[in-house]
Amino acid sequence: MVKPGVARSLHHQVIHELGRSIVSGELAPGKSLPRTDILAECMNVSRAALREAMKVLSAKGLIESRQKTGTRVREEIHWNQLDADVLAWRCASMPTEGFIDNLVEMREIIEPAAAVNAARRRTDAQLEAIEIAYRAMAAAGDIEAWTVADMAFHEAVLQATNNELLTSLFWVIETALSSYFVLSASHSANFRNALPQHFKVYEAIRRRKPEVARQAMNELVSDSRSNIKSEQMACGAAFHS
Amino acid sequence: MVKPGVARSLHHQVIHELGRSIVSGELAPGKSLPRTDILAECMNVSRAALREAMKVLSAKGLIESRQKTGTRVREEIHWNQLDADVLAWRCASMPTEGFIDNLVEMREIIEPAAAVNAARRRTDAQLEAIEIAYRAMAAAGDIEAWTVADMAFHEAVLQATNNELLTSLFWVIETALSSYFVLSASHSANFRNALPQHFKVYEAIRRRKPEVARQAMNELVSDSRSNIKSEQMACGAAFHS
DNA sequence: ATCGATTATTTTGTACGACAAATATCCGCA
DNA sequence: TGCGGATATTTGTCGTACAAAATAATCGAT
Repeated sequence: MVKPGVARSLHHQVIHELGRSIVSGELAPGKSLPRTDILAECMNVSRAALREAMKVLSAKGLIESRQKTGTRVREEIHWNQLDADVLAWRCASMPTEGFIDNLVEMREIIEPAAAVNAARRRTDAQLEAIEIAYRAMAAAGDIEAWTVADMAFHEAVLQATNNELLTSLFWVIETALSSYFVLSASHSANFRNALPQHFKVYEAIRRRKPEVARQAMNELVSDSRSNIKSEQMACGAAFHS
Repeated sequence: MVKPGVARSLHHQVIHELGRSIVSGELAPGKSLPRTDILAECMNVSRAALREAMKVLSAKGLIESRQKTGTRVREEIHWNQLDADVLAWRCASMPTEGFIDNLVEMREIIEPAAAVNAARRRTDAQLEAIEIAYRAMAAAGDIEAWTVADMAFHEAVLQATNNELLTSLFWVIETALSSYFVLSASHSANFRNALPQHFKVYEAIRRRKPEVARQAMNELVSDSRSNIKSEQMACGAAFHS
């Protein structure tokens, strides 16, 4: 997961091609892939390049190779659901709306928890990073600048938790979500509505009040959820027109 | 991440060897690896096998290869922290106690959130699975049986959230944690103390009371944390004796 | 005729060697 | 001194050949 969209090296292309096919359900679990030499010829790559791609997919839990038996697609249970590529392939393949809900749900779990820990353990430097991001939000004139600053704010809060795992999870989820909502034009008029709520979060973290921070962040992501919901409905309406 | 410990195929061995070296800090970020042919000879494998391993490590975000420049270890920020292998390597390499705290913290975030969603969305079949696990805990005579049933209980709760991402995250964290605490002999006398608390969780999920479930699960993992803390201290004491 | 061990076959795993592509470095030139 | 192209170095890709493993078939013995 380096360059989204089009891959540059050959085996990257193969990884994406096969990965997308599997995650989208085109290649159903349990199904056997052709022999490596056949498949390689079929995709116009060498067996070596194909194998390199298959090792990666294997590491992501998507396929399993055994001698004589061949290579087969593994059950969804074994997939590395939190892998950035797997998530991206899911997002790219018209997922069920339930999956998007799951993503949103993850954010709603992560962010308040992050606010708690940031309020507990933030350093002064980390607080300053949050404050800078907040000021950038307050100063933002258009929605572009505001989106960037908003992202920086949430990133700074996550950083302040001093928990790499939580930060990593946040990025994975956020990247997946951002592939849906380009968070641009829509409600460009009232984008500043969330500013006071952000201040509450900042203030709670500054004053080292974990529970206050949790509550503030909770309201923030809840508002965000309802925004997404309405946006989703609008999008769906446009889609079916 | 299929077989923990010793790998069977050659490139699996290479993956583990290099992965462990990197995550443990033996190979510092920014450092360049030898040329592929040199490194291959050095490890007594073919260049093809080495490359397959490197592609996997590259997919995990541990290394980055570019033509002419060579291959170098990437900054910790880019690592897939939630990858099962990366976590396992971390756990295996005498991690800082802060990292274990991070793992525990993740569990404390995940489980109460899972209880909430289980209480909201569980099906009758999922509730039954939780009940069966609870009864197995109640009937457990020794700590072995209790540990198995306990795991089944928590797994059932996670399943009841109907959120694959959350379930996947739970497994990753739990697997990493279990590599530390073999949860065996210690406090074998009072292992049943947590039973009533588990019942509260079950009951809240049965009655579809999200907030009650959260609170109950919260207390459960808090107790677990203090147990781990004491165990850790005992372990550390034994270690320095 | 059935069971068991042995052999055959198929598929991935590993190895080696050669060339293509990219790119940092160096050198010559204006 | 600055610039552009030649050059060298390193990964990327390819083809072939053989090894290892695991299933399927075969043969023999009871």
